[in-house]
Amino acid sequence: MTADNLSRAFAALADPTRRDLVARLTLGDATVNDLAEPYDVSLQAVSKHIRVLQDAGLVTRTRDAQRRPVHLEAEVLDLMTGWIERYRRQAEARYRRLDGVLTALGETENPTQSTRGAAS
Amino acid sequence: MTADNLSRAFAALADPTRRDLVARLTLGDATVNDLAEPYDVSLQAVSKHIRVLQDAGLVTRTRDAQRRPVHLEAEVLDLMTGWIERYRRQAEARYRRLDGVLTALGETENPTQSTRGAAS
DNA sequence: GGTTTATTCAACTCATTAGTTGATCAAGGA
DNA sequence: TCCTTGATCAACTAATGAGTTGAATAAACC
Repeated sequence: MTADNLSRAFAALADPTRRDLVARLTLGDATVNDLAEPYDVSLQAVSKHIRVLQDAGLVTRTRDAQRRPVHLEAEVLDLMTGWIERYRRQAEARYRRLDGVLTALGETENPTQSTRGAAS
Repeated sequence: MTADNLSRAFAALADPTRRDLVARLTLGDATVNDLAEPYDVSLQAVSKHIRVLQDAGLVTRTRDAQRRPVHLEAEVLDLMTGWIERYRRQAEARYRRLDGVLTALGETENPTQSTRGAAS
């Protein structure tokens, strides 16, 4: 466990099977057996996927007799969109400023970063 | 290249160094040398990180003499938030329905998925 | 108590990834 | 033309990840 929360969350959703598990869990809690059914891999493999999602904070487990239902936790999804949207907005704001500069002409607006590519 | 766009994008942002590169690129285009400067790894390592971002469609390269400025492409970020928000909303909608069911009592609302954990 | 069901653990393989160093290439500047 | 700069390629190592099978655990069920 060397990676931070955000890293684990992105890594977890980098796998199509795990994204599908998350998608299905939005429809309701489910057991490992339920979840494993549609896939062409072993139960153990799905169990490991769920463990990865759990370590990323994307799901939690409860207990119901010998079953351990998986429950989706949406907070980490918010954390991820939070990160992405922050820089998405920052990039957009910069494009707008750059537009202004190009309209007004001849001003360097960020001396610590190269703007050669964008300015050319 | 077996993974789809979304998988590559999530995998790309699973690395803290690459997230930092993306964050810095929101401030403007930059060369590999510029980008590599703050990190304690070789130039080649940063070059590889940029290649991963490029394969994920998160950045593009232009040409300026012997430099190859890196430019952030925000579209894939939108694709990612699109995926996350879709299921975020779906989960939220289900919670609201479930609230209604619990208030009204005694109805199974999704027979294909186990609801044991949530209903208990 | 013995069996079935649900799930995990352990040990292993195979592929991928992040990092390294050294060599190479491509474009300008002297 | 030669040298410098900017960046990539090639080959390698060490660590991680996804999958496998077989054994173990734990809670019902009979």
